[in-house]
Amino acid sequence: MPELPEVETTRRGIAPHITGQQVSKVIVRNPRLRWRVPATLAKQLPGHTISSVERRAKYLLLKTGTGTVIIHLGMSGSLRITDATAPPADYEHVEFVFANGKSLRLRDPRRFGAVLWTRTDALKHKLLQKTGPEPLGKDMDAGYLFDRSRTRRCSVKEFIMNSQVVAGVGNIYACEALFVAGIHPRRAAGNISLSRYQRLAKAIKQVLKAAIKQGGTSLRDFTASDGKPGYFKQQLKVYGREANSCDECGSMIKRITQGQRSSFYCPRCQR
DNA sequence: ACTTCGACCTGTTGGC
DNA sequence: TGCCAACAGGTCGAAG
Repeated sequence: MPELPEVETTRRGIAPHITGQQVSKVIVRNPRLRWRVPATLAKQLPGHTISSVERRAKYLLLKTGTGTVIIHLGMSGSLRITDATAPPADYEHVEFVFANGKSLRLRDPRRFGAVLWTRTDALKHKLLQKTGPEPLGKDMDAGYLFDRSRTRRCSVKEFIMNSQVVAGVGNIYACEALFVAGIHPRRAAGNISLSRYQRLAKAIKQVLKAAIKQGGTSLRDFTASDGKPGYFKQQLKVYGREANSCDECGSMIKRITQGQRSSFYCPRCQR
């Protein structure tokens, strides 16, 4: 479920509910996420107020005066706001109870997600300090991708999915952006021209922005517990469309494996 | 510095 | 209907 647009949608969904709210309690029902949820979180966070909800890559940052909660949704994580009195649903491993009687709950069946706690600058945290620029930021442009790719022998798809190169480009949007840019996912990153990276940088931004815009729609009933990316799906040109025909040229969409992930592309439109 | 690959989990889907 | 294998929106970190 969570690609960057959904993490951003989640951020926008929860921010108004928890910003300025004081945490009264942290309940960790199962600390065994990707990394064990630190015991210091439940000890140190209560009594403090959320000053802002930010995002870096696919990590959400809940900032307070004394430290920052770092949350990652992994493959199956989602956050929702509930009444604190509501009985916990399955897989709701971590809950932040607020003084106003509401709760923020992380549900994550696969437990690839993470909840961490740092008392220093979150951006200097081990997980974030080497992270590449935000894909929607000004510094992520053709020149940047071109320069960073010169020494690389990996495919362009693996290149743009590398979080040290660009933050938060997931499998769906990597496939979609390459389609929009007309670049074959197997092309070697280091051999791609500046002008093609121009198209790719634009495509990444365009595709992510469009998806975030759609996410904004599902935002309305966010607290309902909300579900799947219903609308994105209709707009996907290649992802998950193996053996369907390409909207642009009618060729058969292909699927290959790269870096243990599925890639989808149109063999005619993408070279 | 870069690439490859295993690891972490559980739910869903599709074929037989 | 049941069973089993394949697969899923992520990405770190070790090893080569």
